[in-house]
Amino acid sequence: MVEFQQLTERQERILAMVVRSYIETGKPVGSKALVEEYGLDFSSATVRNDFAALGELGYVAQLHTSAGRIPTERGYRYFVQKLLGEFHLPLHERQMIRHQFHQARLELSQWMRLSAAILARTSGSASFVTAPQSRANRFKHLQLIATQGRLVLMVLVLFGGEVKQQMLTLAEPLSQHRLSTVADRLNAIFHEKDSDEIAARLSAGQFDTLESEVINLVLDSLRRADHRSISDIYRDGLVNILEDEGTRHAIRLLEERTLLASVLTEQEAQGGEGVQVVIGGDGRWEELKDCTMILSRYGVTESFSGTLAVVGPTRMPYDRNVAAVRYVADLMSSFVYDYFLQETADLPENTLYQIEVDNSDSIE
Amino acid sequence: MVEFQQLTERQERILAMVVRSYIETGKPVGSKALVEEYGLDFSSATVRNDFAALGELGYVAQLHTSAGRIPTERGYRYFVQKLLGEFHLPLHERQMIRHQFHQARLELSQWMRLSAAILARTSGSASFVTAPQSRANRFKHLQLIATQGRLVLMVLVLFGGEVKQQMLTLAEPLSQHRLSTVADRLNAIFHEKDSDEIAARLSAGQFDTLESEVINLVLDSLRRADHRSISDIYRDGLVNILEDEGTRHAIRLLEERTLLASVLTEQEAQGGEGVQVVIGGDGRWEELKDCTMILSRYGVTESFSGTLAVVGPTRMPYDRNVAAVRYVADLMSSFVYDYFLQETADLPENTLYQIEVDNSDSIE
DNA sequence: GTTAGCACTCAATATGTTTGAGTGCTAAGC
DNA sequence: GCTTAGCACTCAAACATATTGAGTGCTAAC
Repeated sequence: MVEFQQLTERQERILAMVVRSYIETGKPVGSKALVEEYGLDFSSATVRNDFAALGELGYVAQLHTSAGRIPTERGYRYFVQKLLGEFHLPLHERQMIRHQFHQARLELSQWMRLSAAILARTSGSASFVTAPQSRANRFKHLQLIATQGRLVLMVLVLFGGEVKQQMLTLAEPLSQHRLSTVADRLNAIFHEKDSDEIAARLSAGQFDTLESEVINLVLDSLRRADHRSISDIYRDGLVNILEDEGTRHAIRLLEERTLLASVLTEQEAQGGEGVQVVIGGDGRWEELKDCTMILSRYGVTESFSGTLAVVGPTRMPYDRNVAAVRYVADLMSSFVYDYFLQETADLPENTLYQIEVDNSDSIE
Repeated sequence: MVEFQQLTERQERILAMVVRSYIETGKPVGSKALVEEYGLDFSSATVRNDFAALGELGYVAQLHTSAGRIPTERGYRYFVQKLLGEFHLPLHERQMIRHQFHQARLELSQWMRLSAAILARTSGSASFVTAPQSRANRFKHLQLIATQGRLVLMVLVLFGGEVKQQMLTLAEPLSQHRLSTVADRLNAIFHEKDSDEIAARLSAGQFDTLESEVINLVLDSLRRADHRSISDIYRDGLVNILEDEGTRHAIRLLEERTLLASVLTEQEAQGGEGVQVVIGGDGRWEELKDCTMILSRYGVTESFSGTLAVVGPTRMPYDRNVAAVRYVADLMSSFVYDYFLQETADLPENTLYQIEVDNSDSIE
């Protein structure tokens, strides 16, 4: 977290006004206009002096010498970190959001899609939601379903509720009965095991060709799941950021999963708790140059969590959008916890579950 | 299909040259420039006369009286319908595409994602692929998996290889054993049944509360699947159409599934076989005003098929893009057929399987 | 039917002018 | 010593006015 030089109280007020006014109108704000608009008890000349000071410190800038001031990225950061009050979405909006969630089927993908839609709509920006992923995935249940001839559909259910499916081709056709027997045997052996344990037993124990093949597929899936590549992403509100030249190229980030993955990984590595605001890509990501990304992890930290975010122009309503991200993340966290994760409390390894639910906000 | 007035051979040549040149350069083409560029054996004045004729018939237009000609939508349509030769992607590109498909895991979602990526890359436009859907879905296999407490994960496999999953909350906790028994019983009763038959048996036969609840969920899923709402869409290459003002608003179409669904339904209703080219939205869809959508169904007609398409500016390389869409659609059709559908040949109702595979193209 | 010739058109570009919001600076005021 | 009124100065944006040149339509000759 960057340290900022101390500003006088008046300078802070002025900075906040510049930010708010610029966010609202999109036009550079001049000293005189500012005094008039907010009915200030000091003159425009005073404002000009403070402008000069703020400009010196890099919080505001002007497009050309005779233009009004606009906030710099640094200015936005100061604003977000120090001047942003506690803000909550209006009650009726929160109720509507909850309502929509309760309407939805009990399906993670539905919730994710819904979250993305809600974030996009309430923020007027783009949004994305990545599927929650476990750090250490565990085998729960395997099912082999005979399809035509030598083709078999394997359905693998992990602890955490994730379901993986994959086809495999056998050397020779087998009956559903035989397949079920194989599946049952493996289910008994590998229940609650993670990929390492399964790999160990595979090399130790004796399995026939079919069994080994299936186990290898299972291992594949588990490892892929462990590997934290982003498989499912739900996006929404791309239209919202189309018109703005500066924001448009952020779509590249949203579209290329590898790019998004690297950004999220890095951000996660250095980022703290709760809702985070990345302004102008923090100089690290070209794609986010004129954009702000407000993101939050959701789910259960360290064991089963995903990311959810709003992406829009630097010039966005921060209070509202931060509140929206926090609210939706909290809701998702509690849903994920309630419906997918309580079971894992049985596992010995994971003792601490840190649920990031801000009760003050999520109860009404 | 619209009837076009007959053009002289030279007029057709000129129209084709205007279209090709404009597609390449993006600039209105003048009579003199055309003669020089293509080394024509008639003069610019002759071209001007034909320009006038073509303009009269609405195939070309000019932005202002003293500007060169650009093709109208009508001009593009004539070009696509009559002047577009047989074109195939270069061998190495086809090989690369095949290679990528064979690299991918045997998973429908993988293939769809890959198709979208390939279409986007080879066309330089946006693309989308909708999941293939059955007209009449049939129950294949049901699995109930105990989760924490009263929560149960239901996994439903349909003929055609689709897998639906859904959570349900029981009135009281049940053991995995009990759940498996229930699942097995339902599997025996409902194997190969469609939603109507299941509904009939539900109202006729006697089922306990749990069974009824599960059956209702199954019915829900089946009906939703029957209902042809687009559930899964894979998009790619949105970045490609960002820069162009005219094309940009097509993103709205790609993003709003309901919108896309209505367009596809209508197009399907009136559209013919094979690859279809919709230019400028055919005056029916505002969102496609300055865009061209090249689309094709893939899969097995009338029983399990989806749509795949390229969306880009009207000014796009038609030959290449049509070839790309056809090639990918053919590949997908054969994959879907091989891996998901041969089993359904057992079903008595569906006798005719029309596979839209153009062998001349897909064998190398 | 085709072509050379020519006057005409008009977007694009460059150049000049005006306007006004906004600035920095200075000197006076609290 | 901070605040303020006053004033000359700046510069993008808006508007007006030439200049240019690719391209046209038309006509008369081939």
